[in-house]
Amino acid sequence: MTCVEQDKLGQAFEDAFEVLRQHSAGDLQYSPDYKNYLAFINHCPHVRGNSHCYGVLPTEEPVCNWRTVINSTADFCFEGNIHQSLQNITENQLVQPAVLQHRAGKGRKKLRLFEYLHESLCNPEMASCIQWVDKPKGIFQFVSKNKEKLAELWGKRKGNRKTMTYQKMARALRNYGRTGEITKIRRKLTYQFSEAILQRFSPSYFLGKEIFRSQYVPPDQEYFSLNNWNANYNYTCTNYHELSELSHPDC
DNA sequence: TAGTATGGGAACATCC
DNA sequence: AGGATGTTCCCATACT
Repeated sequence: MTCVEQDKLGQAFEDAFEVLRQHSAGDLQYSPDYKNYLAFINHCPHVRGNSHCYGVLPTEEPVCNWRTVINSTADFCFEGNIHQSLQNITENQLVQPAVLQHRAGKGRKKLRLFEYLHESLCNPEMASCIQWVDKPKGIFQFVSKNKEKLAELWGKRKGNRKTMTYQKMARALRNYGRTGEITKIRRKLTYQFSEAILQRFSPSYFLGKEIFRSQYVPPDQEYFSLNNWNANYNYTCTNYHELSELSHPDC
C-alpha cells in the first residue's frame, strides 16, 4: 500500500469514526451513511480488535493511530475510492446488530416502559409530551398538557385492550421505584432514571457493543441499539402522527 | 371547593 | 408452573 493510499484510507477511517462519533453524540439521525460506515468498521477485523479504537466512540477526541491501524489492515479491499466502495456494500453484507436478530426471534423481550420513555425523550417529535429536565442526571418531566397522549401511545404500542392513561402509566412508574430503575423526584410530573439505566442507554454502551459485538456481546444479551431505536422511532412517529391527526389535532 | 398530582393495595393479564 | 412486568381498578391524601 502506497503512502497516498494509506492517507486515503486513513481519511476514510477518520470519516467513518466521525460519523459514528456524531451518532454517539446524538447529532445525526440514523442514516445509510451510518450503516455504511458501520459496515466499513466491521469489515476491518484489525480495527474492531484494536484496543486503541475501542474507546473512540464515547470520547471527544480521536484516539486512533491511523498509521497503526492501516498497517494492520492490508487485507481490506482497497479500491482507490473508499467512499465509493462503501456504497457497494449490500444490505445483507451489513453486520446486523445482535439485538435485532434477538428481538426478531422467538425469545425476544418486550419493550419496557422505561425504554419507551427514554426513546420518547430522544425523539424530537415527542417533545410536546415529555422532556429532559437534566439530561446528564436522567431527570425528565412529562408535559402536563400532553402526558395523556404519551400514555395513549404507550398503550397502543403495547397493544393494550384498554386505553392507557397517565394515571395507569404513573402506577407502572411507581413500581420502578421499588427496583430503583426510575424514581419520583419531588417536582411535578418529574422522574429520574437510575445510573444503571442511564448507563444502559448511553451511546457508548450500545454503540461499542454494536460495532464490536463479535467480541463483547454474548448472543443472548439484551441491549438498546441505534437500529432498534430507529425502528422504534419510526414506529412512534407513525403512530404519533396517526393519533394526533385522528384525535388530537393540536399536538 | 374542585381539579390535579401522588401514592399504594390488590387482583388480573401476558410473556418468557 | 412461576416469576417478571406491567395493567386495571379503586381509594386516600396532598397540593394548588
